[in-house]
Amino acid sequence: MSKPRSRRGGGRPTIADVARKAGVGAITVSRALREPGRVSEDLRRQIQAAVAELGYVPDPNARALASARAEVFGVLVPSLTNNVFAEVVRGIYDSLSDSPFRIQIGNTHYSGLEEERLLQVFGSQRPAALIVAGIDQTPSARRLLENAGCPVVQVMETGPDPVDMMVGFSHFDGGRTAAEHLLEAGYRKIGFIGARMDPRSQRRLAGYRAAMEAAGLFDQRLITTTPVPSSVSLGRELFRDALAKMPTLDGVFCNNDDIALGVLFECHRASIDVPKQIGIAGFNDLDMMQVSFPSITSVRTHRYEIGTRAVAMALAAIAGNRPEQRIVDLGFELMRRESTAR
Amino acid sequence: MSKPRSRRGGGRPTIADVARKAGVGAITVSRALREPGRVSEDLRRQIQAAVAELGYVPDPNARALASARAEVFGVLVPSLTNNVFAEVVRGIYDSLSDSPFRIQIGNTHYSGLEEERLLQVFGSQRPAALIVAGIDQTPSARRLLENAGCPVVQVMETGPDPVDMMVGFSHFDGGRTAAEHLLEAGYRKIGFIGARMDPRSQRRLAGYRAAMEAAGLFDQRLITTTPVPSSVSLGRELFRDALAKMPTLDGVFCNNDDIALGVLFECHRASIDVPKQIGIAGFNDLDMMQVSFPSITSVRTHRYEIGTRAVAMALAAIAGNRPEQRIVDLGFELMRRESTAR
DNA sequence: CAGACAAATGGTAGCGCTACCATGGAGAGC
DNA sequence: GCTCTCCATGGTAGCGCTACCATTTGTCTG
Repeated sequence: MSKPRSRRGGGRPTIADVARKAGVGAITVSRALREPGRVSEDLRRQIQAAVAELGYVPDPNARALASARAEVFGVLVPSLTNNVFAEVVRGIYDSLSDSPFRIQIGNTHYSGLEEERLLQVFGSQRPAALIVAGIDQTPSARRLLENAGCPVVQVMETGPDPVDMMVGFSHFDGGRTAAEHLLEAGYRKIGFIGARMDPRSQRRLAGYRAAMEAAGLFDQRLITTTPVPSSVSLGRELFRDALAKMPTLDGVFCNNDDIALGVLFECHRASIDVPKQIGIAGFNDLDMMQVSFPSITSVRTHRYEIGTRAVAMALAAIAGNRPEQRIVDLGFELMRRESTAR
Repeated sequence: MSKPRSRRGGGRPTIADVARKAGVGAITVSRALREPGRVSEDLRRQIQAAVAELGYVPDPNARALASARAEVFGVLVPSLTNNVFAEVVRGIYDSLSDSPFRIQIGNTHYSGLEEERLLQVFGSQRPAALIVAGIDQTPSARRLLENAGCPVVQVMETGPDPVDMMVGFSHFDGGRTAAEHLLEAGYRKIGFIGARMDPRSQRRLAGYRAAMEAAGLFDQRLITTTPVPSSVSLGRELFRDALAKMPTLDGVFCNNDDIALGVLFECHRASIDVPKQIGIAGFNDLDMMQVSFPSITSVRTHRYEIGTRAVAMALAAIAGNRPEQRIVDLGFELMRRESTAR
């Protein structure tokens, strides 16, 4: 009885304070903030003034509790430092920066189990939407997604069986396109070099293989992979391994651009002429690919757009008009450059 | 009266369900989950069983509301894609992955105003701790940090006047060390090339300038900078500008490694011998610096450790034993490589 | 063996907000 | 004039959890 108010709260103004100051009911303040159209202009102005004067900021936790829905987008990616996912995440952030939605990122470390665990944690918050990288969820992760009770967007690649919605492109086609390009350019002994062979890399490899088999040039010994995380220095090492295994190699399609750059550097170091002796193609088309000497052919992917598009679809679904096109293929673009211009 | 329970909640089990099943009070369940030591082993086991059977996951929103404290670390960085911050964030994630704390990242886009806005938003959630990049907060952002009511760690650099705690290193010293190294190696006309000249880059520039002035070799025309975001291709362009302005340039200290790589590529392209004609030094020591041909001298910074250390300090402060050393200087290391070995 | 005290457990009352259902008054239709 | 709708607003009752204060039991002290 002694301290009827703000016993535990840090003394921050609450919606009741605003209501009192504006001379209206708390619920009207709540409405004025969330659905301004439903409150008369007079009151809306008074309320805005009271909010500004008190410096009132709604408590998202109380909001989430009362409405059984948090204004949070859950985002699950396998890596925080891999530029590819960083770009997707940046697209998500930029698209959401002016909305009331917060973002919660989970790092799965390329682990299905970790993904399940994070999905469990995220689910407990009743997020407004979930964006997850990849389409290879474990059965139980998939069940969690299906029962999340919110829009779900799988990003980075497309596939036949979306949980809900999808934005990405075909890694298989990307891999095949790169390999076909190398073949057209006249290379014959084209190796595949890949680190951190996640499911997307596996599909790029499958695409490469399809192209090589179609040309009657496939050979298991052309493939050099490792589960170790990708890096430029690893690219160099893998290339040396590949060359040791198959000295007549005349081209390489790399899993990603870091690897490709490592290959290029090793060629410099070993005085291997690119593109005359060896042709190099990468994947993702990082900025540096066009600047390197020689510039490196790469498959450009639209990572930032994947992020923005995923958010747009989720937002539409939240608003009630789920896009009729549930699978969006953003494609890719082969950037032909000096490294494959024989 | 018709539906006394779970009117709004999605039917998820609540703490009351667990309590009923375990035959105990709700508060005991709460305690068993948060402070197991305070509950007898018998009950703890029963409760654990009930939790497992029901698949109960505590609602973090209700928790935050009731305890006036969310189990959230707020993290503010200027960029999501810049590898430097991505590494720090990765350190933070890894250190927190086994804790109950969630992470909320804000992207300030190098804007003080945006930082203020995000601090406002984060503050409304009563985070358990705040980690912010840099020491150049606006006065009002600083006030928000001081009144946040939780541990605050400023990361990336050290300075004289922490809001609370600090982990980083001296960018000024880093810049000076790199410049001094170039001088010792015999370079004289050493340019400074920098993109996105944020406060940390400014201090590196100041360090470079101090070294050059001490040697009596400073010249304003040696400096080429731009506020444009950094990239490898920009490094190439800036280097061409620098060379046009000062054709007798015989060395460059680059703001960061992306720029340095761009410079190296341009040297390849223009048949400028590195390190004979031009010496190159970068900053941060990304993996590729040691692989490039020639390998590039760079100032290695401990970004991942900055993240882990910041979390450790915040966690200690939350636990009540604030570290006596409030400013932690993790230093840096000059990696001498071929690009400056004249 | 009373009294003090700690340890283990539970009841009650909110945290700040919104869903749900009233309420009152303005306008529409007969 | 009267009912009927619709709109703007408000009251009440929680959302799921924990802080605070009992209450009970067991254990130690003198």
